[in-house]
Amino acid sequence: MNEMKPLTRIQRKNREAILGAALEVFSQYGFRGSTLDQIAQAAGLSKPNLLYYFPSKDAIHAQLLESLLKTWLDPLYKMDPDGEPLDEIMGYVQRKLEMSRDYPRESRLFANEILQGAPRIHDALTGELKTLVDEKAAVIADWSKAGKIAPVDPYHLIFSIWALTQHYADFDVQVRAVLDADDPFPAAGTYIDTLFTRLLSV
Amino acid sequence: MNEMKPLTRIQRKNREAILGAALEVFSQYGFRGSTLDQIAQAAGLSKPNLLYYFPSKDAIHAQLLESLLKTWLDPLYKMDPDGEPLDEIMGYVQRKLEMSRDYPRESRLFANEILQGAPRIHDALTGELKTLVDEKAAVIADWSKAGKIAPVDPYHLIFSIWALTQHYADFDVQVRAVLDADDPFPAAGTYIDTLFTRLLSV
DNA sequence: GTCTATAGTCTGATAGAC
DNA sequence: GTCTATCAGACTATAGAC
Repeated sequence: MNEMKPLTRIQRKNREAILGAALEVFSQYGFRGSTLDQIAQAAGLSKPNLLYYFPSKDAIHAQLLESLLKTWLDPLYKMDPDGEPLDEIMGYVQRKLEMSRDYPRESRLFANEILQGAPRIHDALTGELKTLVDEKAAVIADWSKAGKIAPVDPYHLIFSIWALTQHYADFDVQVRAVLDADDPFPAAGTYIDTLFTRLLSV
Repeated sequence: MNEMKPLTRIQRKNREAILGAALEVFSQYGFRGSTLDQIAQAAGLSKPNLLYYFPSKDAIHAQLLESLLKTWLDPLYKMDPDGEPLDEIMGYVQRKLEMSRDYPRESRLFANEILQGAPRIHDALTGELKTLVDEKAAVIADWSKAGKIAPVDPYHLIFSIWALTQHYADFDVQVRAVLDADDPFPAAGTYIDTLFTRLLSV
């Protein structure tokens, strides 16, 4: 069972085209608001051909979310309990902002899923995500108690890092409408850096 | 033309029921992902009866967005250029957080619209919103130059206030999944207050 | 004003030729 | 593997009885 037949070159290429197109569409309109027609057109395939590579609309979406989760947790996972506290937190902030800059569609896919009540990833939120956050929050709390960083609620610190960095991906349209500048990220990076440095410096 | 006939009591009641139900549904699934069936059921009306009160699905959504915009800009509008700078900014932060707590569905409706590329409110973003933000950013820049608050990028300060406060409405499901506490807002208020006080104090 | 019935379109998924 | 043709159900909106 689960024979793991290797995919041919063309199979891999088409699967990737489909997933890329699906990411584009799902991240904008959410699961219910997206159609196979949109995805097929974006992928340059016919609708039945799409369903040759994936059994259903659900399966495509599930595949995207599954691949996303690892990438999503990685920046926090990399925060080293044995590193220099302020550097570790600021490094996390920077990695997270880079993700918003380089993978905005993934951020919006996630945002859409949460907005809709997280029906497909609620278990991952209370499971893997909560476990990781609890672990890292404990580390941050220790740093606080040891006087390495200012006293701070570690959970809300993490939430604020998520909120600030993801905002530049999820609300990109609004940010650009207000700024009418081309790339908001350089200035955003400087601002966010100052914000957290001031908050955490002892 | 535009006779402005006063609505009967029952008309007003039904229109309100429809708009409330539509807010509930649209804020979760976005425009495309929502159906008149869902809205009609939530409002306790039949689908054709819904379309007796509003000409189309589009019209209901447009009405919601229009009512929202005033409410949405009001907290920033109230920031007084002649007040005490730090108090004015912290007051804005608090009003915005109260909006996330008291009107989370409105926040999610807005988030959904932005995520989808703001097709129906892009003009408002580059128009009314940008105008207001430009005006208030200039005020904040003056406060900075006068040494009343620390030097800060006024635009990204405003973005960060939006991001932080709206996060507790838009990502409510995730916040509660991680915290397993009942009401995140008291602690969030304390944290956010500290964050901006530290950033802006001279 | 509210209902049932239904028109006309879209959507997810399948059948079967090539 | 990819296509055309198509089905069954869901969708927005309208017609018309009451």
